[in-house]
Amino acid sequence: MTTPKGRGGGGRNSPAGSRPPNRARALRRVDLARATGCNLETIRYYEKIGLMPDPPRTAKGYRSYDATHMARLGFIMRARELGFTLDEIRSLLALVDRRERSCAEVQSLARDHLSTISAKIADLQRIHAVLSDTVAQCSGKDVPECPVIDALMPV
Amino acid sequence: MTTPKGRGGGGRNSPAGSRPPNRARALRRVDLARATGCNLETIRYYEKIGLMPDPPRTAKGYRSYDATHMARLGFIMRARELGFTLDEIRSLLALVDRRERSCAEVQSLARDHLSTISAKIADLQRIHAVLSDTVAQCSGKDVPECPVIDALMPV
DNA sequence: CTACGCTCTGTAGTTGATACAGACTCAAGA
DNA sequence: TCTTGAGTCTGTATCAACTACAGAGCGTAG
Repeated sequence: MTTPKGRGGGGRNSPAGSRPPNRARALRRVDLARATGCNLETIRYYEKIGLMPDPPRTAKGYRSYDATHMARLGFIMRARELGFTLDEIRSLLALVDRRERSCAEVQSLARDHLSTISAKIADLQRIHAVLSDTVAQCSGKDVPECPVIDALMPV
Repeated sequence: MTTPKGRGGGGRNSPAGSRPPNRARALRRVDLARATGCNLETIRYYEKIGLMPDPPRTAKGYRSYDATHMARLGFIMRARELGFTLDEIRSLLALVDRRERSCAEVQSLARDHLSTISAKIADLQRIHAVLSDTVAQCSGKDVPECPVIDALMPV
């Protein structure tokens, strides 16, 4: 006998945030989504592309998650926030999974990513400079001659 | 009678860059691509989505471009280099097409784009700061404890 | 005449999701 | 007990902005 109302396959779930004092209970997909802030469909997507493992299923085929899934999804989401691509995250997770996450390898991946970010920043700054210089030449009036268009239009 | 060997539907085209002194001759798709640096297939794509007009065709159905197409494609490519989305470019081109390209409207579009760029830069700078702080804590040695992984892994 | 380079079309793949259709399941309330 | 509503399942389509490919046809230099 388990706790009387822990959770089921679905059912009206109480007002919001009133999850019972579940200790390591199985989580539905929506629970995992809410706990992590991840979109519901994205979880399925991450499973499809192998970033998240295929979770165990209930008798009726419902996915059943636990704390390890939550940790992994949390990891993925933080890495995404830092702009790592899914492929980069896949590499990071591989190191985690192999328990061989030597600081050296992780650092190397992170450094690569940092230089990608730096390059993007430099690119955007260049673009910003060019465009704002051009815009600065605009009269801003309702005239048909526009330096921005002229700058974009070749000859 | 036109120039003796201007160009045809196809044929071995001379060594490279030795285009004849064509005056406003029709351009093939590959000529337009080479002249603008645009990818061959991208031209077709821009036509499909209505950014470039459907060009006139030869008797056999080959696309036939002229200087106006080159100018328009050049415009699109410059705007892309400045990070405008195709939708933004569509708006800019609409102003050009209507000949109502009032400086005010163009300036407004450009300013919007500038603030999008600024926001992206700020975002990337924040990300860079967070990640480089974390990486700075790395020993860089071959040990299994990694501050980067720990920072990403929840609890 | 042949070989090669270009043309045409439609379609699929890329990245990172997100959304939808249509059928099903489950638990709580009346 | 039935209804209701929220959640589940699957596969597929959509977005940006391209890029690439297959398989057929065309045109000309050598």
